[in-house]
Amino acid sequence: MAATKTILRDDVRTSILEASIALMNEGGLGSLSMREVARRAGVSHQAPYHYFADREAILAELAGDGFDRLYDYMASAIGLARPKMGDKNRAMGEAYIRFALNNPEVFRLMFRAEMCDLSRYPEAKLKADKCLQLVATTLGVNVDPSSKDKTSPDLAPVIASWSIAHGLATLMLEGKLGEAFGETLDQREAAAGRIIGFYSERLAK
Amino acid sequence: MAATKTILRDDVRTSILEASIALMNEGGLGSLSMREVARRAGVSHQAPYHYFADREAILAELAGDGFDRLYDYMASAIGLARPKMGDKNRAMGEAYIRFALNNPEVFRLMFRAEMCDLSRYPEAKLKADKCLQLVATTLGVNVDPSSKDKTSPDLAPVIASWSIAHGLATLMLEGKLGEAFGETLDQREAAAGRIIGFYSERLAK
DNA sequence: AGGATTATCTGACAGTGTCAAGATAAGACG
DNA sequence: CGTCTTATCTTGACACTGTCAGATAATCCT
Repeated sequence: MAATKTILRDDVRTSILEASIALMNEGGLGSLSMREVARRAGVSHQAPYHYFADREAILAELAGDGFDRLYDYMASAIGLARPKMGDKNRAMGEAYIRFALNNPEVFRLMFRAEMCDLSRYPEAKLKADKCLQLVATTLGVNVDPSSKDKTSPDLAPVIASWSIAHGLATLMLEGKLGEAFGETLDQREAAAGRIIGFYSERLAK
Repeated sequence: MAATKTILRDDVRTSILEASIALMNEGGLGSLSMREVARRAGVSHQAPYHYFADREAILAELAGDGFDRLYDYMASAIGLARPKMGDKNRAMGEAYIRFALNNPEVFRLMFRAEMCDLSRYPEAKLKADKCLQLVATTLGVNVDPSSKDKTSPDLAPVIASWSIAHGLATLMLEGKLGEAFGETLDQREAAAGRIIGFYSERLAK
């Protein structure tokens, strides 16, 4: 019956995705190969092509999941923060960085154009846009993602906030700030929070 | 004689590097393969290994050159700016982004840990540190790169400034801000300048 | 039961990085 | 001059990759 078929189909598909996630987290995106994924999922090296057009399609799916999780990180942080805008801004930035530090490989994947061209994967793109929307509305700005003018004064604080969180996350992730920022994840998160706070204070005027 | 030998040696080495740069700029880092480099340089597929231990060693050399050029971009921008700290900060950030937009592939290379582990290539690392030094001293902070404490209040503005420039550069480069930021390089640079300016005003108190 | 569709596998091809070993040539030294 | 060493570069091989094509098996529908 249809139910059984769907379950089985999802079964293989799911194990392919799980194997992909495991590989990505173990050895980085470079060691996520179609053949190794198939090996781990216990299927032939060609089976994944029945569910994903190519390697990039798998990456797009993982990236989409990543944006969903990033959204949850930020939404829950905003919910917990005091309703003052400055506090929310800081909480959101900290959540962004916490996500990046705790999910380094998927974060890289999400923000590298050559890994997966999101314009070719509308579902993943929607999830990405949802994150931007959250940032914008939290900062009290209405943004139409299809708008042609992203340089209006209204948008400057949004882009600036996003940029500082993203830049800090990236620099920490790639080790450009040295280990001196802290050994443990907690220490590094706290240090990032201090930088974000420094900026948030000045943004709030 | 020794001179001739050196010249010849540099000749092949140089053509290997030139082929690498050309490939990187044409098809991105993904299409920079040892074999294609060798093909372009007109040597056997194994010749490059005489000058570079492996693919990463070539990338490290290119990254080092990139840091040198980034330094020049920033130093010249600072020199042209009015001596006010806010102006210098803004000019430096704009130069950082201009470099990224005009040299996207080498910029990616420079800031991706898995591309080349700079700690294994001290010459390239020195050049990278020199850039950080320039940022710090321009903002009036003395930084010892080997210092253990990068979270002192003094350093917060340096990290924040670097982060916003780096984040904005990265997001633009990877197309996360959409094409709406401008079609031409000039438009995009100008838009970036506005964001950096927005931040610099508030940083300057 | 039989045809059609879906799911999966086996095999091949061109490409990769890089190890191993051979070839060539040039310089040093007696 | 002859030999020895070393730098330079080549050829060949191996294991790996992504993915196209075709064969095969399983399942569904009538």
